Formats: sequence, structure tokens, C-alpha cells
Amino acid sequence: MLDIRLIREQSDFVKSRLTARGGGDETKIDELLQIDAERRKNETALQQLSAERNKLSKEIGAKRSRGEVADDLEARVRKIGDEMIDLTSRTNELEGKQKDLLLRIPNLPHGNAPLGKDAGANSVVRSWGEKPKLNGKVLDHVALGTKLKLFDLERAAKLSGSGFICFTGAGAKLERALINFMLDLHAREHGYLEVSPPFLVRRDCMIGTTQLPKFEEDMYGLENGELFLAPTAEVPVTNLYREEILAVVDLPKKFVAYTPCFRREAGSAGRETRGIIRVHQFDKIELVKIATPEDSYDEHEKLTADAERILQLLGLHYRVIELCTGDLGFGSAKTYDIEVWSPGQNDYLEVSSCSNFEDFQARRMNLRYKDADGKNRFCHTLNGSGVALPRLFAALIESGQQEDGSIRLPEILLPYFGEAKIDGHR
RNA sequence: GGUGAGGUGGCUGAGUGGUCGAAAGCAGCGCUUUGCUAAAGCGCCGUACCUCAAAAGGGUACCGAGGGUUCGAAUCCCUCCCUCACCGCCA
Repeated sequence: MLDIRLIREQSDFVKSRLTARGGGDETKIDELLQIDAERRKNETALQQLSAERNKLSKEIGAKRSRGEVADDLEARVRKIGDEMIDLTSRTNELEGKQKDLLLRIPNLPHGNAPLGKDAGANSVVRSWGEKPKLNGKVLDHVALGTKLKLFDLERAAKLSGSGFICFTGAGAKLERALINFMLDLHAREHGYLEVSPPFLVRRDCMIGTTQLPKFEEDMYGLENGELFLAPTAEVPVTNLYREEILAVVDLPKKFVAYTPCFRREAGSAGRETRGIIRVHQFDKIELVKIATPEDSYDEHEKLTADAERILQLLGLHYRVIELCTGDLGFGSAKTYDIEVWSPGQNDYLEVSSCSNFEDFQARRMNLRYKDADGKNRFCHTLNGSGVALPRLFAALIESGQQEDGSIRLPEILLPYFGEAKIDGHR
């Protein structure tokens, strides 16, 4: 949520930054300003009436306690009360409208973000490693997984429809090994606090991290719209401290969480849907930080590096992309995507999206900290996958495939997987 | 799911219709005095919003949330949420 004061005082700046995103949201600003002006006018009038009423009511109280009657005063107060009724409902209506509009306007891109209207304008910041040299016919993850019985997509569809995975045998064990490997690395070496949050969250949390109100059709909801299946651990973890005031010495807070993620993927049918690349339920390790505004961009770089480390230790080739203004997510001011190389797709796959939301989410969830001067200020929030599983799984088995049909696994996984390769004998 | 108790400022905790944004204590901040890590005294010490060019000042709202009664609600009524205890059911 943007600061209404910023919109009021620097509306041209806000409009131009929204224009850079290309969503057409800049057109909402004038309407918003008009509502805001009328709302404040009403509020001021209302407060004056209220002040008058309070004053007279006190006089009535004083008279009564002296045993006098105050019929004339009471009549006047009653009249003021009547006047206030209309004004109050009008003001509430305006307030509701303003809030709703504000919740639907995206964040402003960071000043340095490359300008552009879509993914074509994103820029490659760096890349690491090299594409693996594979001998023989290169199989994609679906062929490999089917042959080695690592997952069973047809039977998963029998259970839940298309877009679901059922890992089996060595595949299920590899999934578990990867989860533990990533969790351990971030918790032990990168200093994140491991949390295992609820997967079902309230509507307020979904609003806090910007999934709602705008993207409700992409979410799985339960119980009359009260609870939602979290589409990412970002939701429960970032909201952990909602409506709290944190001590500045406790920042930054760093969390790592493993959760399944649930997404309807409405409207993406047919796009990159082969195999386990885009599904309705997938596992993900998520990194979340709560930081001061002064440190957040530093923390953003570090968070991205922490996520990259996973791919480095697994020896997988990847690149880091900086998203242009037009490709940025709704709440993000700056985002790096990490894309791992998939020999099977002959393309890069996004396995992490590391974003700095600045105070956009914090303002929605009223997450603040007390600074050195004792002033309450909004925190900055950040998150990124560290990393998403099915795509990592696919890239890993594709990159490790051997001519004899087995899959060689990176050494770092040995303590977690217990074997150096998957050969299909079990 | 049932029954009961309860939700007041950073914390503890008073307050059952008017002068209560809220006693008192603790914690915190400032000053004074004495002074070996400490004590005593005095003062300050919530948040949001509106108004104001800004500061000062003024105003409004907030005692879990929302609604109602009333000239006036922390206080009375209704609904909901949450916490605790016990019972039931259950992985």
C-alpha cells in the first residue's frame, strides 16, 4: 500500500512511476485524490460537530449534577447528533472506497529498475557455472522421471486432477533430501531462523502480503472465504509480526521456512505446463526478512546470494535476472529472478524470485519498528525462494543424467540422500 | 463442539453512565541531591487521524472488533473474534 501522503504531495511523481509499470494504474490517482479531499473535508466537519457535542454534553452533566434541567441543551445536542448521522455514513463510505483503491494500486518500482514493458526488457545481471556436457540422447525430466519411477503424474491426476505431482521411491526421497539440505544450509550457515508455519491463513494475512484483494481468483480459499491455502510461505512468515512494533536492535529478522504452496494458476493452462514445471501444489523453501529501510537493499543482495548458494553447491548452471519495471510483481520495488538451466527444456527455469517490497507490505499489515529516536516507522520486508522445488528437481535430474540411464547426484547431497546416484534398480 | 471465566497503555492492575485517554505501581527518559556499582525527590512518558506552509497549538477517535441504547459509553445491550480452564471428539 502506498502512503496516501506521498500520493497527495507528489502525485506527478507517483503517476510517472506507475506509468513505468505499464498497468494503467496511474489513472486511479486522480480519482483517489478526489475521494481523499472530500473525505478529509467531511472528517473535519464531523470532528467540529463532535467537539461541539462533547462540550454541550459536559455542560448538561454539570447542570444535572447541580439538580438543574437542561432541556434546551439536550435538544441542541440531539440536533447535532442527527446532523452527524448522514455525514458519518458518507465519510465511512469514502473511507472504504479510498482503502479499497489504495489496496489495488501496485508499489512504485525502485528508481534504478530498468525501464521496460515486459520480460523482454529484463536484464541478465550475472550467470554462474556452465551448461552440463551431456553425452547421448538428452531426456527431459518427464522422460527421466517416468523411466526411473521418480514420480507418477497419471496417478496423481487420478487423485487430484492435472497439475499435481506424486513423487515415488527415489523421487520422494530426493525431494525430502533437497528440502533438508536447503533448510540446513540457510538455518546453519546463513543464519536464518527456521519456522514451520500454518499452511492455512486468514484473509488479513493474504491482504498483508498483497495476494488479496486483487488476485483472489488465483488462490484456493476455504470456509466462506475466511481461510486460504497459502500460495507461498511468504504469507504466513511475513505476517508473523503483523500489527507489532519491533525493537530496532532485533532487525533484521531472518526466517527460512519449508511449506507446500497452493496455486490455482488460473489462466496459465497450456503455458509451460509440461511435467512438474507448473503445478497447483509444490514444495518450496522460502527466505523472509524484516529489515530497516536503511538496510533493506543490502539485505536484498545478501538474500539473493543466499538463494544462489543452493544452486552453486549443487553445481547447477544458473543466471540472475533483474526484472524491468513492467515485469515487476504487484508489491515489489525491486526483484531478481534466479533461473536454473534445464537441459530438458533447453531453457532457463525460474526457481526463485527475490524481492524487496520496501514498506509496501508493512504498511498493509501495520508492521513497524521503533527507531533510535523512539519514532515508529514502517519496516521493510523482503523475500525470495531458496529455492522452489519441482523445477530444481527437474534441472537436477536432467543435469545429472548419465549415458547408462542413471542419474548422478551432487556430492553435497550424499549425507541427505544416502546414495551417490539414482539407477532405477529400486 | 459444549460449559465457565476473561480481554483496559511496554508490563502489572484500578475503574460499572458525565469532570476518564483513563488511578496506582513497575519499566523507560530528563533533572536535582548524595554518592564505590545504588538510593531518594521532582518532572516527562500511548497511538492514529484532522487542522496548520511548518513548528507550536487546537481538535477528533481509540479501553479485543463491529453494531445498538443514551444528550453523553471503558462502563448498559446485541453479534463476532481471541485467550484461559474443564468436558466431549479426534491425528
